Amino acid sequence: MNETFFPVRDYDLSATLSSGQAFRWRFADAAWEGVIGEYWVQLSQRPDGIAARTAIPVTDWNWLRHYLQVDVDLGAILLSFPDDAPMREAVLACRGLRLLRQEPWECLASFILSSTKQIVQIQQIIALLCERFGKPLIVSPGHAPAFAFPTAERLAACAEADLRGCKMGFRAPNLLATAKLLAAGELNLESLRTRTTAEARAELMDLPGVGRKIADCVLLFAYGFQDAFPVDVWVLKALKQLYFAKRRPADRKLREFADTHFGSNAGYAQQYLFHYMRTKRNP
DNA sequence: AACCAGGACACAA
DNA sequence: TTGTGTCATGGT
Repeated sequence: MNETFFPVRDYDLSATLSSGQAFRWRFADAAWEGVIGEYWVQLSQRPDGIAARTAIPVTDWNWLRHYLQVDVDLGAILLSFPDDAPMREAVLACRGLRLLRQEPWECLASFILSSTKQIVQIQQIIALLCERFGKPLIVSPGHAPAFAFPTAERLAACAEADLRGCKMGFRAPNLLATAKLLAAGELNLESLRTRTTAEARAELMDLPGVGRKIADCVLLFAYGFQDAFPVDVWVLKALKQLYFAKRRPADRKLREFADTHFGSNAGYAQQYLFHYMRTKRNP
């Protein structure tokens, strides 16, 4: 079949797909269209779960179940958050927000392209990259063309100018160098799955263009290391504004605070703070 | 029209 | 160790 349904409650598809963890989903005709691996996928929010449709027949849907993380016990995760006013606010505002489990290479490449870019621009860069260098995919009749995310090997074969042509600016040499390292087998992204968070983080930070923040995004969004806590300008703003409105601690101190304050599901808490700050209106 | 965006990096002090 | 300039592009 090319359709399925995942019964799940407390899953806000729109919040999840638009919260800056994945960049290839677009909303059209009351549904979300995107690409996972080599499947074109259409997802629809239902009162009692998520409906999914592909362009070609699928016999085993576990890859999609895994990507969407429909089996995680969100209630238990929310209960593990610190019981303070900021987190209660964020949880109330973002009920149903989830973390996806993405493919490591696409996630890594995407976040190399994310530095000091707004989410809309990241989406634009990645769309260009995929349509120029990604494999064309079969799409349901009447829908926009779709492409797989280009492999590291394919990007490694590009000239820097080809990548700059996708509007990624100074990020081009970083993406190219990382693609070449992976294509050459210098690092196997699959091997990080069995490592500790710190070990996997160190390996990722060895790659050009990957610092602590981008490494933590990949650890959290691709590998599911729940203790990874990416700190970007929005999360920094959340910490300052929601937790330290009076004092003005240095960023260094704020990161230390984050390291110990958010518990075993710190990564999830981070995503709630991030999305809350980005979507709430004004101050 | 300035200011800023899911930063990383080399270099200075 | 902490601070500053630089990188490229375009949204708000």
